[in-house]
Amino acid sequence: MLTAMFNQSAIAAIRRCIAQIPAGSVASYGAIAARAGLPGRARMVGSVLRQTPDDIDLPWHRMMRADGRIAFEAGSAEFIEQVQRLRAEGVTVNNGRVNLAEHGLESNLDALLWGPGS
DNA sequence: TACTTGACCGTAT
DNA sequence: CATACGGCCAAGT
Repeated sequence: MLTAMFNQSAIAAIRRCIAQIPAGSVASYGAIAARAGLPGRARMVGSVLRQTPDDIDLPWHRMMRADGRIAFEAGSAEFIEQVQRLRAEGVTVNNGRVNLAEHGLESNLDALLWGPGS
């Protein structure tokens, strides 16, 4: 059916956008949703991420909430692993939080310092 | 079918 | 900083 087709393409788009997040930077659920052509549907990004089987490799650890906080419960196994993976890429994490102005996909330090055309 | 949940978000208080 | 609320919508009960 058409609805199912749309959902499948949406899922594919979301996974594709997540895969494009470069190592060393992070992106919010909402930003990925927008980039996937699904503005306002951040929850769907989380839903897709949760359902995606392990055999499909995605940089899930680069996904943060809009305020830079890790989505998992502090202290949980996933939380700890995400912190480790981020730090392994040079991302600084303090109290389960990342500075999006520094590591965010759209507004990262390079863009702020060098600008799009300089 | 109806109601609840959730790896979310923006605004308001 | 912390709640509260409404919006969002696929999945699960």
